[in-house]
Amino acid sequence: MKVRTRFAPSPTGFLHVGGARTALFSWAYARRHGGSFILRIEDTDLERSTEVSVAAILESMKWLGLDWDEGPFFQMQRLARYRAAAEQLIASGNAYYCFASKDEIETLRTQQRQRNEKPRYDGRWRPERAKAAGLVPPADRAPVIRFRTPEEGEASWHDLVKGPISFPNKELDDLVLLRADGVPTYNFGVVVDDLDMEITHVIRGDDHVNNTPRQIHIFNALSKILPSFAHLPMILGADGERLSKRHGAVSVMQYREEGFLPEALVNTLARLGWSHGNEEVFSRKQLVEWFDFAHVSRSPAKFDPEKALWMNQNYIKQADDSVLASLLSVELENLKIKTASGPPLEQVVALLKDRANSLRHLAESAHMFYSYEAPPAAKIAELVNERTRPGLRMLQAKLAGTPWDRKSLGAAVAEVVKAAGLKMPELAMPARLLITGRTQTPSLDAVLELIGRETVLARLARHLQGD
RNA sequence: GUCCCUAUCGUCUAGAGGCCUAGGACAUCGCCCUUUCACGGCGGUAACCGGGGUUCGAAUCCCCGUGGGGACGCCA
Repeated sequence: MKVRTRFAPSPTGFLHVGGARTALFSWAYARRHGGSFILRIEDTDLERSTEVSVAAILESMKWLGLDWDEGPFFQMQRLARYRAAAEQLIASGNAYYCFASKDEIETLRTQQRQRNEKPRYDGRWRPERAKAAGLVPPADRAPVIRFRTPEEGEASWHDLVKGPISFPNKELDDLVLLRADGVPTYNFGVVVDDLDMEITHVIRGDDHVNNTPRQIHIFNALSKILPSFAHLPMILGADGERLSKRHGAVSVMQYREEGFLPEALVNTLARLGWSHGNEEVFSRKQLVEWFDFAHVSRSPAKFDPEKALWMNQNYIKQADDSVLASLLSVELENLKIKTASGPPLEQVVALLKDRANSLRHLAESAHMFYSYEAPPAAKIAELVNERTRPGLRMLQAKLAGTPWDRKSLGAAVAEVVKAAGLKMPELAMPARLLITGRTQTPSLDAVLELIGRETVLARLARHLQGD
């Protein structure tokens, strides 16, 4: 049987890392088994669904490299199908019309809570009960369709990550399948769609474990086919709470904005709740080769932004200079830094990529090669003093005639240090400051080489002029 | 409150009854490299939630506690 998995987000916000991880595993499983990965948008929440969210989700998935084979399908375009399925269930005696008002149900639930009972609909409109109780359908109220959940026995399945799970049916109630306006509820839409789209493996967050027994009953009433289920543990914030906005970056797009490489985020997410021995850094391709449910952990994991950053640094370090350069040029544009007159971006990247954990970070470091921000006077006063100034002057003079390559520049600096009777940092630090505007840069000779003679001398002159 | 799931260093995890003196990674600390910052190298601190079983033997299996997460909507 060909594997078919799906990712079925509701477009009520951006794709966050938890959803992305679910999508990633579902995608990886399909790819691992040469199957199909289907994208379905569950937009039945009319209040909260937005097109902006749909666009954001699609864009996030593309950025992460999670390509889908079918879809996106939209549930709101399949209303007739849900109505037909609901009617089929009524015909087979598995569903019925319920005329209870929302207020009525709310009152019932409140009472149940007060009695410390699990709040549940009591099935009062099940045809035989309604008849026995003499209930008459009110003419002014359109009914919803409810599922007739078995009251005895239990629903169980073998979860691909959690193992055997079973629920007593008496914990369940008769859930709404179709609202009065014909829009299906989540549990119904999912089942009809998973059936129609021939999904073989339902892979989703384990917040849906409790929905699974209800869905199994609907599957059974609608068809003889039941997919396999795999429930992935949740991703939590550092404080152990469910990941949310207040935990900082949670949306996939935010990671892109902060200068993450998609490969790095994918790797980080893959490693959260799944493992392959001691492997930490691996490609999407390797994930696809290795992915299995046996190594998905069963308990929730806390997301560690520090480790994500480390991973990103790793990928930046390994990235091709030209690839990085084109990514960086976008970043620099955003910072309004023009690179036309400076050194080739590729060379700048080669020099700096070892020390950046994000593209944004890299852009900030690259800054000094394309524009100059004069350092604060106090800082200059601290480093350029009676002791170092003569050395700086000597350096200035020396550089005017030094061949402009890193090796010669290194030698020139060393000579000046010796001739001026200074220690290396005593010359290199103030020189850095005057030439780049900062004290933390790569090796001075390499920086000089890239900045170029003309600019270097101009910047030195600017500070060593008047005194 | 009820139900479901779950439990190894601060964090992510390896671990399928003897290979465990519990391994790796991030973070952290120390040392080395060094022209500052990084990178890199070497090393250290640090965990099997508690209690009962089962077994010759348990981090691994079972039970009970406890902790954590989830669910209990005409949200998904």
